[in-house]
Amino acid sequence: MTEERKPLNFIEQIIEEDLQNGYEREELKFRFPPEPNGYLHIGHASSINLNFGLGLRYNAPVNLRFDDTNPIKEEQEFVDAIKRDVEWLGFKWEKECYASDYFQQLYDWAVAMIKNGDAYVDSQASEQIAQQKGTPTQPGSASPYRDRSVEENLSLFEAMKNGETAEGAHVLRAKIDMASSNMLMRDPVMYRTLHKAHHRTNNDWKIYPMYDWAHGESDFIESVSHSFCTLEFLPHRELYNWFLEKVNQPKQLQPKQREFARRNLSHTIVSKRKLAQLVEKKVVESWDDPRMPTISGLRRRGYTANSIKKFAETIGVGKRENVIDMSHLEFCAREDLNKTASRVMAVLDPLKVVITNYEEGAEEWLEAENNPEDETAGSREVPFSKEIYIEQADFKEEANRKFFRLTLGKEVRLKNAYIIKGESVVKDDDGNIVEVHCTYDPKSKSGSGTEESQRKVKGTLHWVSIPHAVKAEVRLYDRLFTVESPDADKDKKFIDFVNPDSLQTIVGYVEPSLKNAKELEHFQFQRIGYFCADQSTSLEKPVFNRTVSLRDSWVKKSN
RNA sequence: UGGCCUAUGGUGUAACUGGCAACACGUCUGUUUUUGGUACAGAAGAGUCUAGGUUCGAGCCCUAGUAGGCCAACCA
Repeated sequence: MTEERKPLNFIEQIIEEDLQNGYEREELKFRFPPEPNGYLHIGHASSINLNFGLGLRYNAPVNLRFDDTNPIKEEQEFVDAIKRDVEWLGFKWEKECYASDYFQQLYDWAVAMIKNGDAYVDSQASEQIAQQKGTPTQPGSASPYRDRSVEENLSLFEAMKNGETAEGAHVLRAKIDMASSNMLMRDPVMYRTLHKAHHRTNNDWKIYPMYDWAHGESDFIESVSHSFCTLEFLPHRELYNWFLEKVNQPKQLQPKQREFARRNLSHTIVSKRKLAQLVEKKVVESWDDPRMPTISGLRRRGYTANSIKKFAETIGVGKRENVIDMSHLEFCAREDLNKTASRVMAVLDPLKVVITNYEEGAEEWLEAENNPEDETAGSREVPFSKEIYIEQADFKEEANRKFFRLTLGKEVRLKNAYIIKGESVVKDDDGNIVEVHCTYDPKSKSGSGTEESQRKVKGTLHWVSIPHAVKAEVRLYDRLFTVESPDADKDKKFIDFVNPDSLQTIVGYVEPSLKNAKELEHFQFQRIGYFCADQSTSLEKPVFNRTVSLRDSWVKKSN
């Protein structure tokens, strides 16, 4: 038995090393810590997949922790949406945690730090404090309040806590090193005063901990062993450890922060702040607009949880700048949908075809396979009649032999039906083709087994019977931005690169079975692409969103 | 003028304690096909940012450059 060694990513290597250097397997614990200030996006999917994937791999618990230390930006709506998205992706968290649950503990620790001379209340304006921080190349200078007595610090901090001081009047700062080459170590702010209701603690607190003070300590409280975050937090690591050393008196397992590169997707943006702008400025309808790279947008667009997880898995984790091409995400969608989506027929740009030798008023129901990739998917019946729609693009009056579709004098197969031959066209006064007249070979019915039905014709077209056709709203989505990296331009803003044609809404004709499509049900409109019933779909008015088109080597060649 | 991080085909990742660069996407060819889809077979495409060094041997180690990124919010 050869053990196939799947290469480990650098995060897994860190864990393997720790395991060899004394960590117990049972001590492993991870967390996914979003701030509830927006919706989760494809970048978070990577982080979710990393943390929960590690949990699965090592059979270790993973907490879902809301990093809710800033009441100004956070809302319950986002908490709910985040939970929904993580669940939909198919992950189970061990505990649902909130940094706000630790406010009292954090406060007590802060008091202890003041007593130990590790923290002090600074009563300067924020501009003043900023100025004293110095610059990356010049050391900072001490605040005049840096050496306040413990008693004074204690009483001021308590006054802050009780809401007796104005917002901005005082902050609590850690006393570290104003000359550190790491700006974050120059006496970072631990608490600010905010007279603002919090979505969970309401008005209980008037002071709120800063990220650096809350995050590592939350990890510690939950006994998280490995705390993974994005690269921009790398300089925070030193502070993370400094705080933990102050708190971790009886030597317990100390959480370890490590950083990985955030994932960027081409032709879109992955920044909650900017995504929020798209919603606010009505560039898109909502956070779950199918053009958004949010988890909820992708879901509504028709991406499956599996395809998103597969995407996250195949791109892996790294530490360098990256822009992943959208085609990779699209591949993951097609790969999954190919195996699972029912094949149906829909005509999006109709051209009327009359089968002249087919009996007037007759109809027949033909058997159609639901999914050639899945034998258990069964079949259904689709109605056929004398008048049908095919795609405009599937007919040309005259064409070269590379054109495998309908043309005068040539035969094509109607999918699941008969072989037809183009005979003549009917044009309007302007010379536009309004009808194509064809004849069919009655013995060529699909699946009939006759010699005629076995004939090889080069092209196969999808179609819809006109008297049975159901009108449907079809939303064709394209990339949201016209350039690969909308937020990389020095002069222009990302919003200037919005693709004006990112949404095209049309009326299409679909086979009658689609009337009953359920919200989020996936289909392959044969020869066109994958579509998903929108949440607004109904019996009277079916609505479909295009997830992604089918791969099309013909388009490429003809261009 | 500082500190830290990163550098491998077009893109994203691999290459275990150094042993003649692999996988996926994308691109291009064919075969099969009642989807110009899928599946299958195959091809092109990097010699690993540069320059030195250590070594029998370097993408991996060392040194110095270069390029990009991060750091001066009472945001996370």
